[in-house]
Amino acid sequence: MFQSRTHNCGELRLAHAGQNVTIVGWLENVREVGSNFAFCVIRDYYGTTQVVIENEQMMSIIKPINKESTISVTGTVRERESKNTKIPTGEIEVVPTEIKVLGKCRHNQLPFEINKSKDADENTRLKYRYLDLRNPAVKSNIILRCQVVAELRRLMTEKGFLEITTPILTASSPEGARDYLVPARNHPGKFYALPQAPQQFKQLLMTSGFDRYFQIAPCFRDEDARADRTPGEFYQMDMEMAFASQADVLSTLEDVLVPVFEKYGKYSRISPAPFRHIPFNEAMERYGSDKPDLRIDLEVQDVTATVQGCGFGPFEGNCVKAVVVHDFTQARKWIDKLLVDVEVQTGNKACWVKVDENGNLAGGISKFLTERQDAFKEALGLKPGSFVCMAAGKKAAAQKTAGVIRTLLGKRVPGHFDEEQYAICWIVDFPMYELGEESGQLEFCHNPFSMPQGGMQTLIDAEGDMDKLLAINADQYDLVVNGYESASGAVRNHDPEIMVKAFQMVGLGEEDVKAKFPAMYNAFTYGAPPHAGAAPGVDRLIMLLTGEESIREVITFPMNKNAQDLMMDAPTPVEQHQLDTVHIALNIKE
RNA sequence: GGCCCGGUGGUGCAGUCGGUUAGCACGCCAGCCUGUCACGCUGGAGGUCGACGGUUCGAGUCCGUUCCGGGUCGCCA
Repeated sequence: MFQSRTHNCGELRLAHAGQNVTIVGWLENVREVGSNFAFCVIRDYYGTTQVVIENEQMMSIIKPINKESTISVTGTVRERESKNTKIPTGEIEVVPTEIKVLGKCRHNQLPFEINKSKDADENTRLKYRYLDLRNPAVKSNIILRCQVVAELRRLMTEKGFLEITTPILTASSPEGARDYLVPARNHPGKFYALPQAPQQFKQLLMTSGFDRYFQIAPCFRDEDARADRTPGEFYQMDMEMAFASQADVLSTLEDVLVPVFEKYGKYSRISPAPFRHIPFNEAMERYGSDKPDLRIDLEVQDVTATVQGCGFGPFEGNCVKAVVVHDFTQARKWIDKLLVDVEVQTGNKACWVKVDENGNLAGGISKFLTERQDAFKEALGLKPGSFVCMAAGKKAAAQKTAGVIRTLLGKRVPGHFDEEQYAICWIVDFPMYELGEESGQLEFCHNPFSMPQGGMQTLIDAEGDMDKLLAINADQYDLVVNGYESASGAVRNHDPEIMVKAFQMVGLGEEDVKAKFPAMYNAFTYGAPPHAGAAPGVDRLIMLLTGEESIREVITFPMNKNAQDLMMDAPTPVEQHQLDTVHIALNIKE
């Protein structure tokens, strides 16, 4: 029969000396230091404890046990002869009278060493995630995640928010990402979809008068992965407030997130609330990104006017953005690496020029600029030793490329990156509409649920005037932390007439609104409160708090880049009868 | 789907200009060691160098194709 532990592996201290105890855990290591003398390390969730073997009988028991087996050790706590100050239990050891194997590890060669699992091949880690998670350094991220989620719930509840769960099986939504579809057995040819976000449900809750809602909500999107984006599913702390303005939402999130960063963050320096507001257009112009890393002190400058007609092909007729670093000493090879990395990350080429010790432009594309070098140097405030990296293209592309240049230069040239802090800002005033890259037509910039600033009148004034339409902003906002988009939200459009008008601008009509968002459109005709909300991404928040660069490090059972669960072997084929039940015939193209 | 990087014993990595027995660390096995704690010492096992094809007297190394993984663009709040 299993005898319960009397203590865990993290709690025994000198004060316990002389007590008879039972501890249980994984056999982490055995150090033999004599013929019948050895030290074993037992590890459980709480810590590690040393067990000392000092006779032939115990040695014969411990010797055949593979590492990572679970064992139970009963014995006496004793003060160590030589103490280890590095671990909390380092002053004592357990002298066993009985050692039992609870769960034998049948493998004497593990796929990786538990304590070094973070270095192992990621495929192997994911396949053996249950072993990977035995590593305290891996486990700690998951523990922190649990604590942060509990804290978020506590703080939101304290502020009067109700946690309400919303359906996982719901209707496919025509906007945004690809849906995960679930065939409906009782409705041949019809499908449920997993929610991309509880967006419409939370807005319906507002019209029902729940006033303040939140949810640690799973969201499903069938899109490709990135280092900071898991494929398939992720979690948001979705929230919404009725009769609330943008300012109400921002201050609520500041109240909730600052304490979380303070308590659980890796860095102690945090931007004080209220966080700086940066309008979208200004962010694009100065940082070349709508999620600028404000720990970097460089900014993007515009040199379009100065370089027009210089003869360098890519500049002609294009917008040209520059990032300047003074006192630049890096070698040509370093610059080449920079240009390659910029191209990999943006798909666009960058070019460069330096100012030599005599104050003349040199290197890179300098020969195109020598004639006008004084104006060029004046415009950018250059001096001997300055380095200029430039990107050209249509405005948005040039800005975006310059933004990547800014980030790479900032992080690689010493003295421009103040890393150990949380630099937080709100990006506000996102445009309501944009021109579609392919279609050339007006499209919603983000989601169509946002209220245009100025409401109906703005839409009426701008109707038919493309420039005016493109200049309309929405009360839409992103929370940006160290260059990561960490939350996104908006003041919603709660007026069905303004909704219809907003849709008319992109060539859709009342019928389209009703067809795409029937529940919301109808609900809003019965008296809807003005409302606003946001959704911080839980996974990214944990990434920021732990300092991890891969989102897979903060997810308990992550999928790989190709949306496969290597441990469970998902997705898998299913039996023909299962397909028949849901009326699915496969049509797989080569 | 495009581009970039990678794939070498169980794990992590090195491998020069194409050259003879593919190195190192950790792990594993055996032996030694009574105060280790990243224990130490001695010895040992373990590799079709992702796969296929080509160039060559000779390929881990060069070329082509392909598979797998990561990053990135497209995509995505």
